[in-house]
Amino acid sequence: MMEIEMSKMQPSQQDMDLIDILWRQDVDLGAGREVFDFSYRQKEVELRRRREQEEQELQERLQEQEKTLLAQLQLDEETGEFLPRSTPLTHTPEADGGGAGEITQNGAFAEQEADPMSFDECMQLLAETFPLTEPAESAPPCLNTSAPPSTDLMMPADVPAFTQNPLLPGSLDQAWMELLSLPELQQCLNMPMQETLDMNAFMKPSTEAPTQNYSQYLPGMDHLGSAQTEVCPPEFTNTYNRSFNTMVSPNMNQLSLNVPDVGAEFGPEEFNELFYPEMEVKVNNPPITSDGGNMVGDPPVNPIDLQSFSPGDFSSGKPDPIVEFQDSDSGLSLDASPHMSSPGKSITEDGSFGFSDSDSEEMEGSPGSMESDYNEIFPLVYLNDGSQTPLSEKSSTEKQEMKLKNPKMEPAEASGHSKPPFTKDKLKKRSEARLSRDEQRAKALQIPFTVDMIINLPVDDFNEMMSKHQLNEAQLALVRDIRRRGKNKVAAQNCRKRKLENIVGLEYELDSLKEEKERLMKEKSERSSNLKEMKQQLSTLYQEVFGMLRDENGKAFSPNEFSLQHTADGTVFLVPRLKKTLVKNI
DNA sequence: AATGAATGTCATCTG
DNA sequence: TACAGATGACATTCA
Repeated sequence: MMEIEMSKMQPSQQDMDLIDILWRQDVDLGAGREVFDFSYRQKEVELRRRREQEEQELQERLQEQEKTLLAQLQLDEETGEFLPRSTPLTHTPEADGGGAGEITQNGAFAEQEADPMSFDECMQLLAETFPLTEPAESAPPCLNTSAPPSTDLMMPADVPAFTQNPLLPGSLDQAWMELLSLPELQQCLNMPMQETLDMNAFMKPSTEAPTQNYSQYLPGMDHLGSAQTEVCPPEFTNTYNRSFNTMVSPNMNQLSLNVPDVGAEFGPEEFNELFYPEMEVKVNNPPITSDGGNMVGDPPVNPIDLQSFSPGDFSSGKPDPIVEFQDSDSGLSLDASPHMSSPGKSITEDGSFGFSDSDSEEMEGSPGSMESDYNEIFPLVYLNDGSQTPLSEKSSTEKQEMKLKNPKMEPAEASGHSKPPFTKDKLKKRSEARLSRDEQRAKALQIPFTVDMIINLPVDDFNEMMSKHQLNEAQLALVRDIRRRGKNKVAAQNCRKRKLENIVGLEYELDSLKEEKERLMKEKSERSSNLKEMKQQLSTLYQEVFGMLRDENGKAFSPNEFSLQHTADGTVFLVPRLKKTLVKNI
């Protein structure tokens, strides 16, 4: 490039030939000649700046309009409609502030985002710095969707606020790696990307993009759409879909990056996506869950979940338990996997929501662990969920506030671990969460009893308790499973305890028997030696007695011809051996 | 990465 | 026959 520009200053035929050769090489690589046209680039940069300024002004106006609308409207919890507000909006500042905070998840940047003007300043700063690196990346011929997400492109060196962010470009790849290392996320990323890709590609060129994008910075009013007073489900879902799409695939950022007109496309959302893809993963998910404790943690929010969170759900005064279950249980929505991710399918389309053992286990496996992960990531969500407040009793405002507040807790926790996500603490927390897996299930289905009650109550009390509450089929099945599992868990523990006790008892018995055996062997040996000694004494006595005996001639008896025998009464006889045999023979 | 202990869960048996 | 408990077998988690 430098060579080319030098050539422009002193163009000679040779230089022009060289330029031509180089240009042809670049054309082969996909670059157009205008890339190297300095004046062309200058014009383009100026045009882009003007466009960006116009965009900023438009966005400011839209923001003002939305703020005004939000101040005037109030979401009807039952109908999901936005009605004129009778009382002043009290949570708006918090919601707005929380929205900014949740998106940024970074102290330094949060402050900037909290102030719209700061954001504009950022945009301005970006607009000023962007051209420095933009030509090679943004020029039309360079459109390359296969290129890896380049964060350096979006990180001018003169933006200290960004470079100081530990989550940003310097460690962005690392953060992505850590994110992708999550088995749950990996599983979730298995969902077909084509749909989201298509959807995103379709929505990107939309002229409404700026307004939709901007709504992301105003979570409290993102459901308002752009400047309309009525709820606009498509926009609502699109907003989340877009966030989700970008969060799922970093390459999506690249798609939008390489759009020829960077100035027009580089809206706030792109800005956000580029700098905080990871954060959106964590930020955008919790709001999607109607029951924070369970859905929380599931990075992959498939379109169904998004659809289920559309204003249509708000309009239902009595939440369908089925929907509630689907919505509240991360396991199901996650296990729904690819085929369920089609936005065209309704939540209950498969029709099988029964909470049988197998179902509960299916939704268990990985999703269970996801719940645990979510509990780790958003402890407050779990705590809030732990209140067991029925979903229907929670106003959408509360939910939205939960959306806003819960993600905010994440940075605090993340700040403690510069290199999460898998640490010993997490594993420990996970193990703790695993202990109450059934509790999580119970909360997911809004079971109005504690697991302890379900498990430990006597049969009569249990039946009485069950009869006092109207539970749907899924809830009943879950309660039965929880009781069965709980009982069996205790039984298994007792069984193992007994088995160990038996083993210990048998080992003790074995030791006793060994000792007795030793004692008996010792006794046997002693008696054997005693017997031997007695035999020896008997033999000595025999010889002594036999040697004292004399016949009539005073002659000693031959031991070969006679032997001594005694009877029971102690009488001793001298018996001739031959005679003896003869006598016996006789 | 391999391995064993601890634990949870299910299927089946038993009283 | 229904049911709770006991237990073997397998899976999962964790150190």
